[in-house]
Amino acid sequence: MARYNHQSLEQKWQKIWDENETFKTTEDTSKPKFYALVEFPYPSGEGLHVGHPRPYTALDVVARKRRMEGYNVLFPMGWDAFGLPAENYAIKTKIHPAVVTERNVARFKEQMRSLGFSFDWSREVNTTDPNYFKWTQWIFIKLFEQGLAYKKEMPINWCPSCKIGLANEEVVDGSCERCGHGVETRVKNQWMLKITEYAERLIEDLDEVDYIERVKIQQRNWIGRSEGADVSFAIKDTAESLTVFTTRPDTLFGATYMVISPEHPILEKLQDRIANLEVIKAYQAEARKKTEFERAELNHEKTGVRIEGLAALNPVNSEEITIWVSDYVLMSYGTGAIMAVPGHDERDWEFAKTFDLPIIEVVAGGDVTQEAYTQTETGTMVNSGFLNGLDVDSAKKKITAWLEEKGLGVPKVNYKLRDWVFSRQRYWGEPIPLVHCSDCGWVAIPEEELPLRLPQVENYEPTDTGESPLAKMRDWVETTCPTCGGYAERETDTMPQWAGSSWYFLRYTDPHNDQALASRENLDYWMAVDWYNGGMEHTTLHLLYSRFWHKFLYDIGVVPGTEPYKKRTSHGMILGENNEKMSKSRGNVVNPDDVVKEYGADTLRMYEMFIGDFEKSVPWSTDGVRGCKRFLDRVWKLKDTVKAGSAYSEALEAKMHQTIKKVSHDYESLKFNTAIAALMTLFNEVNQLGTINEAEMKTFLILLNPVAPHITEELWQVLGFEGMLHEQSWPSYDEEKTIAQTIAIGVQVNGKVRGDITVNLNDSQEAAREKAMANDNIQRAIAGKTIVKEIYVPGRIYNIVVK
RNA sequence: GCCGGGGUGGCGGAAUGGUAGACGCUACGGACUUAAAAUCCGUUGGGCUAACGCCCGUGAGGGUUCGAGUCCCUCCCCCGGCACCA
Repeated sequence: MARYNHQSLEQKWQKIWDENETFKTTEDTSKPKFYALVEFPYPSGEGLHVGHPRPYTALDVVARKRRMEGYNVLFPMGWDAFGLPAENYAIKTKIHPAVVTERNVARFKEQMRSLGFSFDWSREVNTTDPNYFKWTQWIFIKLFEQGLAYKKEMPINWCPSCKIGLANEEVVDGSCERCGHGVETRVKNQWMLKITEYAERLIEDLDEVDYIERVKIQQRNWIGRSEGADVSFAIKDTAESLTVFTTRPDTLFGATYMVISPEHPILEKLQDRIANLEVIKAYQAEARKKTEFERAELNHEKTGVRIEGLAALNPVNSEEITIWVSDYVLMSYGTGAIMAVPGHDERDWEFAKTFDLPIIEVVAGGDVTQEAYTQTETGTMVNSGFLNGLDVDSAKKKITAWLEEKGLGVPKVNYKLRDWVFSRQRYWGEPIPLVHCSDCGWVAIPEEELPLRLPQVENYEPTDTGESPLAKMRDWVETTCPTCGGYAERETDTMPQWAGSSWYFLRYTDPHNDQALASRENLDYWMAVDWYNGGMEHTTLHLLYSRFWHKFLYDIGVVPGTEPYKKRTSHGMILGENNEKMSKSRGNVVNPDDVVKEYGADTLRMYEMFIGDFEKSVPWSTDGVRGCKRFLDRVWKLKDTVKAGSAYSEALEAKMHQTIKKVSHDYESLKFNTAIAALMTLFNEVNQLGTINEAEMKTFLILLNPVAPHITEELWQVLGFEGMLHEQSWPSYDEEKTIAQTIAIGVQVNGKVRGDITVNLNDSQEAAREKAMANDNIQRAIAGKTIVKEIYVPGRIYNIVVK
């Protein structure tokens, strides 16, 4: 009896799959297609850690199952290889990032191969490959041509450690998402993408896709849609007016003052009329000094200055109200000005209390002298002229119509989502394919000149002034304007890492196409992605960005549908054995290579699927790995007990059908742990019986194959079964046969289990009762009591209610 | 503060309103061995009992039900997202 030698056996099958191109995908339209996608990694210098294989194995299981179900499956892998680590390494070692990247990719690929994933490696993509980023640049040019890419001088989030600007999405709790350093505000000239123009569709189309709910919620949250009205307040004795956005136009009669942001342009415009200009300027300077970090702190004590010399007129009653400047009003949201309704807004209430401003109650129901009353469900309008007596909803409608009629306001929808800061002042990214000409302005380079490659530089060091290392490459920078032929300079900022990943799933459908990012035929056949699994951390970054790009590509007729992914799921993190996040500094990193070597790829895969709820974080356990190895060892030994038989034996028939059903369903619903548990249960039963026949063994091997593809394929061969395992059909089950004919059920007395009986499924209640009553324990429990009621749920429970 | 998701043995975790703790790990006992490892067999929520059994038990407290981990109400705690967003 040969031992289970995982090392030789796994290598053997990986070689066979490789040589036979077993998992190579073609556009075979005779079969239904299934596009399974996992997020492609950044090939870091550290190599894979055991967290990576979790989602890969999960979708590999689904992909392998789908193939056996007759689908044409696309399950690709690639490299999101632009990014800071390779560049920082280049700064230190002077080795070109491309060289480092290549090395890292080779390592990652070897590690992935050793895990036996059924990726179609012929479709591998790499975002740093000029043949790839040519199309990233092409998409950027299209965005630019459609007016969706623009350069703007504006305050952005600046990470002084990474020395790059960050998109809003990359700032977490006031710190850089990548390195954790505190983020500062810097005014910079930046390329921006108008994702805000797609805000409404990005929310609305979530209804069409099958994403886990928390992803949808987070995206909606992030986009932050709110409905209200823009209302115009005239500034007394001037031709100017201040427009505010409010979600509570119903409270207009309670607006007792206005507040504008320190950056509001009216301050500049009307500075001649402002009596306390010096004080205002000092306040502005103070506000500017506040870093993001200071703002993130919950120090919400209200500060502000009254603008002397200006007053506004409330449009509903022409009452004169004061105007204030305060940093609690943000220039970047709404109009940068608000009407303050201290009676019904907590921030305004605090501000009013701080500066002793009038508070008027306009919605009855609370006590506005104590706190702002923000309830909108109940409450009636008071002190509000023609709105008096209405509920909040009706009042909103009435006032909005009134404002519109008078030309004082319009209904408005606002979003928290900001445009996407798209410039990075770094070397290792896609060059932005634009030149600046003093006559023609910003001009896209002609399509024939794509890809625009990175020049060789000597120093990768970014500058503190925020200029890209490319700026020093004068040979590269200086060029001619494609429009007028005059002198022009190239843009020296590069694209952020999120660029290449915003469309990579399209490239997989046709990765070698040099005429288009992918052929329309292939896009029509493969898109949309049927199942995309990835990390929650990408919900408001990659996932949102790529949905935006995809919608844009749809609008310009490049892709067939509006949404790139039909289904999105997410995996939990794998923590170190000490329950902390795995990291080098914590010294708790488990290297998959070691696990593969000692226990095998099948064991690693199986353990990662068995470890716990797929969607939750879970600590690694070496003992748990051993348990899975033990199981596979036992499965291996099973081969010596297999007996002839072309149909399930009577003893196992129901169990076989139950297991097929359970495993088939569980693989589809991310419940890999319970699928494996069901296989273990079946195995234990077989072990008890001491025998298994060929029909049962075949089914067992097929069900286990997606999780442990090597050992099952080997056993299939060793047992002399026909063909190769991966060519078999997924087993089917008969619902009727999943139901065991005889079953033990509990007998309860007053809801407490007092014993159990074995019943036949089609036993009548009479028959079941006879058995229940014959049970000594039941006899004792009901002795001397009166039976009030009996409930019999066939196959479940027999409950006797006594008094 | 708002919005999600949770709270079940020593641990990871199972349970269409129907025998709570499947499956795995750990621990303990036994077999095998000169011995250990590996392997195999058994026990493993707590308490009481010589035993048959009985009582308690799914964050806390109420409720609905013949029956609640599951449904309803109140509260506590943990994790994640958003957060001076008008």
